[in-house]
Amino acid sequence: MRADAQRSYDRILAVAGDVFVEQGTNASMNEIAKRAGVGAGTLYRHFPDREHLLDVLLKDWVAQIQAAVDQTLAAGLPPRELLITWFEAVVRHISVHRGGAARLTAALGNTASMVDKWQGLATANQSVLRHLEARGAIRGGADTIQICRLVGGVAAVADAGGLLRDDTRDLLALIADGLLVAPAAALRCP
Amino acid sequence: MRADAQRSYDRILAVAGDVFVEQGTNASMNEIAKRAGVGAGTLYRHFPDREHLLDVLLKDWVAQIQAAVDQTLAAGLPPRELLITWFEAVVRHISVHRGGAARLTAALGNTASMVDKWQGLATANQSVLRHLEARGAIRGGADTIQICRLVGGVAAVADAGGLLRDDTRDLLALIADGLLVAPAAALRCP
DNA sequence: ACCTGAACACCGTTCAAGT
DNA sequence: ACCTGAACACCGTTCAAGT
Repeated sequence: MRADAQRSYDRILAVAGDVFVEQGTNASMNEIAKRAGVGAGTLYRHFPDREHLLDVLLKDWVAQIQAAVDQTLAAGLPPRELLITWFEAVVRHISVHRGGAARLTAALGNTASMVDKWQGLATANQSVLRHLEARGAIRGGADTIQICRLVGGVAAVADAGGLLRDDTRDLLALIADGLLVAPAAALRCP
Repeated sequence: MRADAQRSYDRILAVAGDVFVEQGTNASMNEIAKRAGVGAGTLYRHFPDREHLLDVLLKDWVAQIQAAVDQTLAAGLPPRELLITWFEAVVRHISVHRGGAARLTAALGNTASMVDKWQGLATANQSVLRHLEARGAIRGGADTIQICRLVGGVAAVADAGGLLRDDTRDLLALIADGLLVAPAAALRCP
């Protein structure tokens, strides 16, 4: 890639990130080009359409998730808190620009397209699950993709509905309780 | 309302329902007007913008939920199956046009706007919960709105990601297990 | 090879002119 | 009172002309 091309590419990506956070996923492409100081044609030379632009941005964000999972595991929390904290990290990471959560969750498990985009999320989630399984803290029957879908659904709802942090946390806690052997609320055992 | 106005109104609503199901929530307004056999101005006279059109359509669909709840309760299913069947009915009802689930779920609990749109859904869900509570089948701690949000999140994901019926059911089962006193999978009791 | 920006097709929305 | 449809502003996308 020639130096000027690289420069255009980087500027477009940086500006697009800002604009999508500000105005949502439907922001004007022409404005992105203008703000990046490039012609409209340059934008389309590097990113054939809006989808490509969003995909590249989202891939960046999802890559950061692996760092988040290590950090979460190292905190040494009890199972329920660990799970909820991890879910919150996921929601935060995939909600970086409005509409992003819905987009990523829609691609989840879709082997045909953009495998690597959600693969990172799935493996990160997997390692949290394994950690909890090793401690016998989790019931069987739910696989990683399903859990990612549920959490992604919460992220999409929180994103679209402008949910408060506490409300989002409550939803994630409900999911966590469905997965754990010993949920917070008392169980009536025979 | 004059007779010709009523006629325009009805035709627009009917055609819009079809077009939104076919092409999703972003379908062209001009095409809706053309297919309905009215001028563009007539469409905007009755529905100031796309939101109004979608709101009226969604309200219609949500109204049908009350019928669904009565039918579900009358089936006499055991708690887990009842809950899952009900959740499936909700997903089916709020997913009538692409993007509809996300839209409704975003408005959920938002007292400022469109209260009556989701109110019907919330009260219907409430009556299912009460039915299960009376049988001691449900753990405390989750209120109606939260559950509607979770189910709405699943609906949005299923809608956007083109999930199969069985995959959707699995997600709803996970939510149900989080709510029930005695989930399907074996619990290890002390 | 890469960039520019005018140009094209299309879309949401408006409004003067009609009945 | 209601409807029509040309018109306007805007947007995604393309492409001939430049360096």
